[in-house]
Amino acid sequence: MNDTRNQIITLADDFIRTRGFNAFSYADIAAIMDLQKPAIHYYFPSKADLGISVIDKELETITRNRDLHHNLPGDEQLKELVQTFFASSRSRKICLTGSLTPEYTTLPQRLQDKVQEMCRSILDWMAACLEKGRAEGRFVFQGTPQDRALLVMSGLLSSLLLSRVLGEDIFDRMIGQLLQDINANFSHQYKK
Amino acid sequence: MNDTRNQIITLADDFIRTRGFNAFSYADIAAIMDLQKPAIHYYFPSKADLGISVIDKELETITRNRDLHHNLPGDEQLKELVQTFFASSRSRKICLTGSLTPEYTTLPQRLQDKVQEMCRSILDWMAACLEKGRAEGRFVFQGTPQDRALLVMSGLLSSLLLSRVLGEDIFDRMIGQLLQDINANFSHQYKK
DNA sequence: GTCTATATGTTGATAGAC
DNA sequence: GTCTATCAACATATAGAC
Repeated sequence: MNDTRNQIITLADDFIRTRGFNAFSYADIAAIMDLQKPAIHYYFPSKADLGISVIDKELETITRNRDLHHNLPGDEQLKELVQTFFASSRSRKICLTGSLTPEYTTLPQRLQDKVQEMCRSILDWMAACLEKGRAEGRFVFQGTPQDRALLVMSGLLSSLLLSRVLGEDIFDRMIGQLLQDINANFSHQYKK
Repeated sequence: MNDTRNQIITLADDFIRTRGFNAFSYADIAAIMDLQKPAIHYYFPSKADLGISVIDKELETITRNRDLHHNLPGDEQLKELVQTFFASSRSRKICLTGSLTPEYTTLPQRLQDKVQEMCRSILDWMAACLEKGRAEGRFVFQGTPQDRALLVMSGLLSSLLLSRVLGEDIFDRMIGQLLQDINANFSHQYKK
């Protein structure tokens, strides 16, 4: 149920990751779904509502994955996360953070708040993975897990941006180096 | 001379760094300069032309700075570069790469090509700084200078994106950690 | 070089019928 | 829920006068 609503969210998510929030329209979604624009407005009165729902879906995915993998070692949790970015790179999509933070100042306040919430949530998760993995002796790195999470997030985000411009091998080069920096031993096992 | 033309480029550069390429218009620039829109079209017939000129100006700046600092040690050259990003963070602007690569797929082909050229140029410079600095014993890092340059670029780019969303201290935390990772000793001397 | 006027298309959004 | 019809606002861009 709510199939139409979910399909709209899925398409919007896709557009945000390929074009950005300001570069797609209700008309784009309506055309693909063979609907008229007001049908989209019925589910999402304003574009901000649609953007918020896209992020809410992402937040649910993050929570689900955290719960699902919470008893795995830290490095295996991080590996799961790296795998989703690898898949993203393969389909030439960037992540929501890489797409929405550059446009941040142009977004409605409610959507800015959601973007902030999403950034915090992702960084929290990464920091938890890194802290657990270090305690388990599976990572070696300097500094706090929080600061290291910022650099891991940074590398994942940027690798998607740069691999679209400079070629797919950029992802392997960046993430390989990034993982080596924290002594992770799965540098060549994240492809699936 | 060409003062009007240069002022248009400067304003466009500013808009790209604060809002993104797709989120500003000829009307925005015309309003600030107290001109009408066709006056902007006189200098830049299409918006792609304007975007290309903004990047060309950036490429000139990069070349000038490379030439100006080419006999400095690698770490001091990198420090100059970090300083420009610090200033950018202070004024809540992102870098051209962080602004234009997310919108990459929506840009006209000519502008995409320019973005690619800019990315290569910046990465070349960073790799050269890192290689020189390592040879001089002022940096310590694993891997090729080219791969390390990707991570430095990544950190600088992302720190600007994230500090607008999560607060200014993000910049210090990320860049401090990033510089420590390569054993740079100017971690707390890039502010000016 | 800068203007007025205009073309042409798109945007996010609403009113109201079915 | 989905439609037709419509809106005001804005986009990039051009023609042609001064």
